Order: sequence, then C-alpha cells, then structure tokens
Amino acid sequence: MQATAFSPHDHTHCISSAISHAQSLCTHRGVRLTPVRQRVLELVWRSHQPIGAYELLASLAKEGFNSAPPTVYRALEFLSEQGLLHKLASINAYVGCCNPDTPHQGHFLLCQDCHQAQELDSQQITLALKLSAEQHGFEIKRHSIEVVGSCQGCLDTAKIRELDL
Amino acid sequence: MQATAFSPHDHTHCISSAISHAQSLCTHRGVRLTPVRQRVLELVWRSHQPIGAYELLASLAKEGFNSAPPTVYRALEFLSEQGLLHKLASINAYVGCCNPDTPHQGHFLLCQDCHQAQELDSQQITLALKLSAEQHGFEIKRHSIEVVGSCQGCLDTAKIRELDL
DNA sequence: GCATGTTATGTTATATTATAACAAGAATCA
DNA sequence: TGATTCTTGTTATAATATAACATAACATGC
Repeated sequence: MQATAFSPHDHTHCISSAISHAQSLCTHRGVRLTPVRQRVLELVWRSHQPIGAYELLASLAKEGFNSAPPTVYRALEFLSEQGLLHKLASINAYVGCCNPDTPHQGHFLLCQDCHQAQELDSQQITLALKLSAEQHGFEIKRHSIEVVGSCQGCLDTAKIRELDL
Repeated sequence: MQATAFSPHDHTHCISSAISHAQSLCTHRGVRLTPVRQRVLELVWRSHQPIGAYELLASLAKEGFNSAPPTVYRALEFLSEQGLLHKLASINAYVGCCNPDTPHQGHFLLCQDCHQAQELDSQQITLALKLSAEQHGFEIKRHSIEVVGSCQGCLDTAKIRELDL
C-alpha cells in the first residue's frame, strides 16, 4: 500500500522532498520561491495536521520573520496559486499538496480524531461530478470536497479501547 | 426539467413552501421553530443567493429582532442541525435545503457570475466518495462538495454578449 | 552602471466571521 | 409551584482575513 497521511511513515522525507520538488517547479515556471514562501511551505508540511494561518504566523514570528498577517496570507496565496498547497475551507486550515505538477482539485479525508488529512485522487469522483454538472449545463472552474470522519488507525484504536473495558 | 435555482421560477412559492414544510417537520420532531428561527429561515430562502450571517443579522435588526451575533448563529445552528439549511464553507454563506426530510450532505454548484447556488442530488457522487473512502478504511461522518463555475444562464448571456460585439 | 518597471515585502489599520460566558426569560412537566 | 430544560439577551472577545499605502528587492533594456 502507498504511504498515506494516516499510516506511519518517514515524514522528514516528505518535507524535504516536497520542498525540493517545489523549488524545481518554481524555477521551471519562472516564479520565485522566496524565503518566507519556502518557510511557510515547510511549516505546512512539517505539521502533521492541516495548519491555520495564525499558527503559521506564530512560528514565523519565533524565527524572526515578519509576522503581520499579510505576510502569511500572501505566502499562502502564492503557494495555493502554484498548486503547492490546498486550503480546507471547512476548518480554515492549509495542507501541502502531494502532487503539485498536475493541476487538480482538493479531495480530502479529514479525521476528526487525529485531525490528519489525506488527499484523495479519485477519477471516479471527478467524473461523477463532471457528469452531474453537465446535466445542469454547468461549467466547472474549480471544486473542493471535504470528507469528515474517522480514519482506519483511529477506528482501530477505538476498537482496542472497547475491548480493554 | 425540474425547477432549479438557475432557472426562472416562482420563488415566493419556494419560500412559503419551504417554511410550511419546516413547520410541520419541526412539529413532527418535537423541536421548536421559534419566531427568530423561522424568520432566519425565511430570509435565507428569500435571498436568491447564499447569504452571510451578518447580512441576515442586519435584516433581523431592521425588523426589530435582537441583533447580536449569537442570535443569528444560534438560529443557523438550529436550522442546520435540523437539515433545513446548509453552510457553504468556501464562501461563508448559508442556503436553504430543498429536501430536509432525508438526511443528506450538501453538494452544490456555485455560479461565480450570478452567485446563485444549486443543490445537487447525485447518488453517483456519493457512491464514488464512499468507495474511495472505503479503500482507505475511512468511515465517513459527513462531507461537503462545493463546485464553483458558471451556470447555463450566465454562459448563455456571455455568448450573446460576444455576438453583439 | 543605472533608470525604469515589476514583483515582493513591510506596516498599520480594519473588516469579516464566529464563539465564550453568564444572566434572564419562557416553555414544559412532574 | 417548583424543578428542569430550552431559548434568548447581553457583553465581550476570539479567530480569520483583507485594504491601503509605503518601501525594498529584483529584472531588464539601454
């Protein structure tokens, strides 16, 4: 099985690979991954959960970066435009994108227990949405799907607890 | 074709039928559709677009209702719990639910031109999501889908404008 | 180099959205 | 009627996000 946010993995590797990937992607596109932007992306990846703007801002402040809200919101806007992260509107939090090369929309599983987010890549969902929109003569520009529930790990943990009682 | 938010229709009828529906539903469930709650629901339906909490609050104030934020947020919470409206997280706005009897999740088409919202009811989408979640051992509690784009009417209008040039 | 336009950041203030906490009132019901 | 629960009133504040304008850094053609 592939590595997912919900299963144990070497997250340090995730971060460094995401950053180097972002660097080459930006170079290739002729846009600038400035220090603040890169740092914000690192912080987003470093967090094991979707992270809020003001939490990012606090981290930036500790590290001596400028720490007024526009700083982080601008960085988030840039990273979002470049497809390097997604915003989860239902929880006002941001999460790194695993696959920034191919433009796509965010489909997420959000675990309400461990608060981790797993990005989905389901062509079926995209197709079903497309068909449904077509039936209404609707032209899709972008979309977002946020699924809240419990991930496998947390479900297992809960079951084990029940047995212990 | 059925009536949709994007096609012309007698919206006054929508409102009154939604309210009377809500009334009987609340009676049946033994919960109270108090004056504020009913008025908020009416205002949501009266708006031809998803409407924000503070806009609702301003209307309530004009009508002599109490107009501190908790008033409207409490009403919205109640109505949401009863399935009488949905929140659109991506635009922080609320929209009446067409089908509050059968518990379901919000799937919406949001037109970026006329700002109207159309609720979808696609079993295919729900199924595709369910399958995708199952593959990850994920148990869905709730989900939301928000699709931004252009509705048929606005697309047509745009085409006509092009011809006129 | 350096003038110029463009992009990015700094800074202050404020807008927008939402909730906490506690008091008071109204409905329900034994 | 007293106890209980649900609902609303009220004040304050938290959390999220943007406007507006100044300054700095970079890029580009001359």
